[in-house]
Amino acid sequence: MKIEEAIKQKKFKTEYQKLFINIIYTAHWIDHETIKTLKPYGISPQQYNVLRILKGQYPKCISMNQIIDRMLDINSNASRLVEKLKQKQLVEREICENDRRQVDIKITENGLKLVDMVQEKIDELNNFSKIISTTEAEKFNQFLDKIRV
Amino acid sequence: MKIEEAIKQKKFKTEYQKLFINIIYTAHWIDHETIKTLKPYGISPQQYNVLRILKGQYPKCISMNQIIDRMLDINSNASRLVEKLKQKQLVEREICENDRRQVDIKITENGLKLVDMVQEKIDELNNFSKIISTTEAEKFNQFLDKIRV
DNA sequence: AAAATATATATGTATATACATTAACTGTTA
DNA sequence: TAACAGTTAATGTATATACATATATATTTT
Repeated sequence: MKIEEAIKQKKFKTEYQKLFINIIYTAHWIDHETIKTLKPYGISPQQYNVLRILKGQYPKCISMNQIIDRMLDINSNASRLVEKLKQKQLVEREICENDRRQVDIKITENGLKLVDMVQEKIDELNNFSKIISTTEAEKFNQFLDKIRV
Repeated sequence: MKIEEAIKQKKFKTEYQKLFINIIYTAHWIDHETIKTLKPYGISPQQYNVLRILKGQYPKCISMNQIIDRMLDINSNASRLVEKLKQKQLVEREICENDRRQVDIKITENGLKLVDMVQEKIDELNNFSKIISTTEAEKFNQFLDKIRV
């Protein structure tokens, strides 16, 4: 559906303004789709994001700071997210002996299983191969990288 | 900055997955920039979005339902947002006499002034003319429109 | 080594969001 | 016209987020 219909706005100042708004609108749309996909598994998109990061490091641990560095949402409260995941026994957390300020966080077997189950469904959302070519996707990636000054 | 550096992830399964993640990450980035821009004016991005919608209708009123239809975030609680804006005297709200279930909402003079002041600064965020051509922006818009099934 | 500074994480708090439910009103149908 | 269904908006509640502050530990400076 065209963005004009989606938000019932016929005109935009420029094609650039339209693109700006389209990016925001589409990201919200993606977020809602992701929420729906994850709901049966009892986790939020942010929690999924943390699990994916932890899976990427498995079987190594990773510190809270490193998680924050890798997260899609710059401002999210990693500490509380990890606490939620721990309550669900999807991650383990222990104080780092070399630097007692730090905590070492690691995904559990349960966590790994959950990510594996979910990942497939999430990846369906990004199967753009029928819509654009790899070359175009590359261009779009370059563009997005450039607008974040 | 490249998305690989931004979230410290070297590899992606496909260029499409990278694009998917890039869209989410960039939208969050935009959101944070917008929050910073709006902060001095005491409103949130969602509240700004409502004000812009109302400005587009000015001097006509618009119902709560119509606001929801036009919002960028599908699930936002327009009713409470409008209440916040009313408290700041940026909008007026009154029950529609033709259909007493409905409310007519209208931006105030103060609201209009605020949007005018802010709009300029927000629009700086979407000045992509140095990064891509209008034709390319059109292509991206078409792509985004297509991924929202 | 004590004091000051820096770093890693956690917590407090106000506000926002997701989602279900409720309340008020309108329109339709039996 | 009474009962029912449909629509519009508001509210309740649990959870999430933004942002400031606190706590614990490590490092640097004097």
